Amino acid sequence: MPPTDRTRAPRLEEVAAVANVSSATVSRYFNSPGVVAPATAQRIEAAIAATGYLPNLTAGALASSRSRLIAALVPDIAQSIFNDTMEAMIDALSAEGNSVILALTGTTDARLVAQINAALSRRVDAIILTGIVADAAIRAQLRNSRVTVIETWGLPDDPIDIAIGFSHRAIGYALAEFLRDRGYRRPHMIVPRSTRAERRAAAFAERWVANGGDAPTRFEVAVPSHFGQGRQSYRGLADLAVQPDVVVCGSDWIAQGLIVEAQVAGVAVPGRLAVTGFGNLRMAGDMRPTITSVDVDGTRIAHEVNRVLRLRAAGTKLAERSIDVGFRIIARESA
Amino acid sequence: MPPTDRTRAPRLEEVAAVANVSSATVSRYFNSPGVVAPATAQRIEAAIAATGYLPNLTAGALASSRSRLIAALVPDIAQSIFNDTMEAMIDALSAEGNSVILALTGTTDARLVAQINAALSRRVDAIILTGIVADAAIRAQLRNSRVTVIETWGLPDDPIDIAIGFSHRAIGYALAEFLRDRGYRRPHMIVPRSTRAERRAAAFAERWVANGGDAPTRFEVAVPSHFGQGRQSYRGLADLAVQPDVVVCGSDWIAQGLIVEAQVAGVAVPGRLAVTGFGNLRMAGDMRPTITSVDVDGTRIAHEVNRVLRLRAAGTKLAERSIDVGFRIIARESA
DNA sequence: AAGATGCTTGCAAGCGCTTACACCTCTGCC
DNA sequence: GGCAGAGGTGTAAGCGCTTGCAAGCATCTT
Repeated sequence: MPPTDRTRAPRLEEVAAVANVSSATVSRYFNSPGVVAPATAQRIEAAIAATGYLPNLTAGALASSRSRLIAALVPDIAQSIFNDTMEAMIDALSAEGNSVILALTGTTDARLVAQINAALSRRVDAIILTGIVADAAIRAQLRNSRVTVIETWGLPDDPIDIAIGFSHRAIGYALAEFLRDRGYRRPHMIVPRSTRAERRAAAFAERWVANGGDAPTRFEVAVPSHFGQGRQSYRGLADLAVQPDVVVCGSDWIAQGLIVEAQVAGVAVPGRLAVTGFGNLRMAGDMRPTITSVDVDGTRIAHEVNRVLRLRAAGTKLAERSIDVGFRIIARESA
Repeated sequence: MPPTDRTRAPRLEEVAAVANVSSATVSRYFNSPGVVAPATAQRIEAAIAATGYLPNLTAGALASSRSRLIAALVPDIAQSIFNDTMEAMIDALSAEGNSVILALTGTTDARLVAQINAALSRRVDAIILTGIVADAAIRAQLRNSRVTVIETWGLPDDPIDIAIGFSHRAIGYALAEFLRDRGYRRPHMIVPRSTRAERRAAAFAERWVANGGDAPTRFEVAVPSHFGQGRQSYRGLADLAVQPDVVVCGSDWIAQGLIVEAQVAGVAVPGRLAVTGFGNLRMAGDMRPTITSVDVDGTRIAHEVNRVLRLRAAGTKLAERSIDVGFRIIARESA
């Protein structure tokens, strides 16, 4: 048995020496467990325990050019509608032995590019984009980089590589139908200035008008959207020429803020004013009144991401470039 | 000029060939910019641009045994009070060329251990723990691992390595004084079942009683805490023998839920019932009424983390093991 | 009985960088 | 003019792992 040198971490070779095999075999034990003979595996296990060995994934990544590192790029996490999905994704990915590098892109393309380059420098196995990347140059760079790129939440017409998500347009249409069916006639929209929210809003308006309604009025708000915008938006309603009977909010936070302000003003929700949100945050089901919202299945997205990554790792060609996980309108008390 | 081989990423050596220097010099250009001659640097820059070179940080990490990878372990992100701090931390760290691996530990020690091992296998430069790790065995493992460990938010009596945060006990004391000074007499606490929240609650009760008050009543709620718990807790108040005049909530979400439910029940906040929160989320300042809360400066924590890491990287011994960034009670309308 | 086959394992050549050390060229100085 | 010292650069030996190739051996097959 080699002297237990406490100054540096044990290496594969030391484990191998203890188990009386070559380091290649120990490496196989980790990476292709089926290959080593059961008796050998047992000796290796004992040796690992004896040495307290922890694989050096950096060295492994260099040798195999597979880093098991996934970069997840997201605008922010302090107040992000993506957090549920992100959490599910991190859980799912780390369960398979990957680590997730979380990178914040903010709302500027410059930061996005910086984070993409950082991810590329790490030789990540995949870059996961959440939201929509509009800039053509960035899309081109990503496409040329040959790294797996998964766009989530949106479903672009021409994905960079693979897209897993839902159609914001379809949501806009569905909401328009839903509210018309419920008898509302004068919708007003609160639209965060993000490509995604704008797409939903445009689709909503389009369908609303197509169904014979008047073009909905709208306020725009900054991203990330938050509670305060809802309160403020409610107050803005007073200036509208025609008072809405339902407010379609770009996020559940906006909806919540709007409801609180309406209630303080003595306006019953949904009695005198109905409200819908987006994202189906946990709070939406707990609010008083509970908030009608659009649910996106983050766990499903996470599973699909995992599946795609597994197939890619195995070298399988993927059939689809777009995977639609759908959405559901959750009808609750507020509309 | 070497043929632009489109099938693999350019290596340092190719840049070196184009710039007509050795690869060691290009490496120095990246890692110790001051060392290479200005004229050489210019040639290298041109070569980098010409080849479209992106450093391979994995190889660099192996060679230098410095990964520039930081693991941030956090219970969750979907509904986490740590998110503001995490965001500031990720921003600050990536500005210095680090990447942050976000690992979710949930509420069980088993997951924590798994994530610690994963981080250790990546040979991260540091592990950042958010919250308090209570288990002695885990603390010992971490201490033996020789990796930089930064505990944030809490200030343990005996940090594993370095702690950056504030004293939950001090917050409990301060809140007790604050509410007594404001004239409240019958506080009730909503306490999330986390070591941190319990520490604040215990300190609050201790000081309250020391000041001559009756021992405060309390409800416990699961973590992560959320809006719904606030609503539910408000309803629970009815069963109390003596009705509180102020509810001290373990998070701003709980406070918000409680306020909404009180208002729906026609109870004026703070008129008939005062409320305090914790965390000073953006929403706390936007809520109606605005919520009195405890602010923790996440940006300050992030800066300190960065400073510590920089010093460690430079090999400097740190003077302090605990860095107290303090806290502030933000007095607003709700209490 | 000889060759074919399949299962395990070892050998050794990398993976793309970093860095200690040595070397060379200039300056500045006595 | 010779020498010390500083500034730049190159050489080459790793960093700790993976994996193609080949060899050894036991089991089949004909």
